[in-house]
Amino acid sequence: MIEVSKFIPEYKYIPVITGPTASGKSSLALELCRRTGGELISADSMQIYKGLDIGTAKDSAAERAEIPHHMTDIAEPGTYFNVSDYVTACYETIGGLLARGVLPVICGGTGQYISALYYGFDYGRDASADEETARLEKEFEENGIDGIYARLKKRDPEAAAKIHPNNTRRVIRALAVIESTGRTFTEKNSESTSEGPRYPFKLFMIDMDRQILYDRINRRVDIMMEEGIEQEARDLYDSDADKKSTCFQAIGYKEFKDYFEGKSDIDEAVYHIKLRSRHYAKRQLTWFRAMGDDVIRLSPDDSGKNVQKVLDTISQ
RNA sequence: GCCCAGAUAGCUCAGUCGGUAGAGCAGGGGACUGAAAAUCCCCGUGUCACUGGUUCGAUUCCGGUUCUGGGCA
Repeated sequence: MIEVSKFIPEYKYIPVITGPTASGKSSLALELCRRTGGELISADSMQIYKGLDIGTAKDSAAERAEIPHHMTDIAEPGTYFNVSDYVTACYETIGGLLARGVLPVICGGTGQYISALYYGFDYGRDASADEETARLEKEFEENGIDGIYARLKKRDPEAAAKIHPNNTRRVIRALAVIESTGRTFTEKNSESTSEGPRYPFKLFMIDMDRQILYDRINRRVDIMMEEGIEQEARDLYDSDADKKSTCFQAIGYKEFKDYFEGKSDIDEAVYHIKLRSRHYAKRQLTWFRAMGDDVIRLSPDDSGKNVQKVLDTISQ
């Protein structure tokens, strides 16, 4: 564990601001940066990609000019950025900021990225298992999941018990790791936390009444429409980027596909963006709830109390 | 005004040859270690519009009422 106070004497922890989409993470994180002279590091799997601005609710140009933002716009649409890439680049960024005596303020809603940092998952160098994954995917398409799941059950019963056979993506991933590393998925996972977290993080989550959150989400999608999300989605749709790549999973883009292809009208696209966003928010809440007492809850009120609470908590 | 079809879960509807009912969607809960804004799992009691009648028993059959579509005038 690298101590923050060695670089910045007044702070002991790196703050991580999270919460469901549209809960007001950004404005809190920006305010923290202003108060501490810190810089923002995004923990958002879609803000990673260039050109996805309105739909991923990136901070405005003015905000980005005022406070340096890291881990946004670092990958091209059409590429396959993943958690492992994220933590690697993120550690490098954090190290760079601390070396300059600047507090990193991490902000984002991608639970997987946040857990990876917080628990210090070490993804290693040699377990991407890409070839094995591709091979298993082909096998799955041709013969279904049964054979693959049976092999997983045999080689790593513990992992098989935890992964539902219908969750073919995770079944394939687990077996691919086993077949390419020779170790079980369970072993590899437990080894991945052997060194513990790289930095001391404190997690803060903005929580609010579900109905209010959903209203905020619906309203925000309407605003995105006014800001031109449709054109942004069209540009992405018309680009020659690999349509199977990660950024095409982003909410606010894929929902336009049927409309662009004349199969549905725009109201339906908007309805689905709102719906999918609400579902996503719910999953985020489940994720952070599962992190239990590690997460410090903040109310949505913004009279400056949250900023103070975060500062008090991360200070020596 | 007349004729026809409906009225069942928040919504769209299925069903009960008479024994108080179930799908999809919405909604809720959960999982998550290299796609994660992804992927996956679990959760269904509601005056079966109202009101009489027949019946041991009606949401179901019959009559009436109200409402909603559609058609004819």
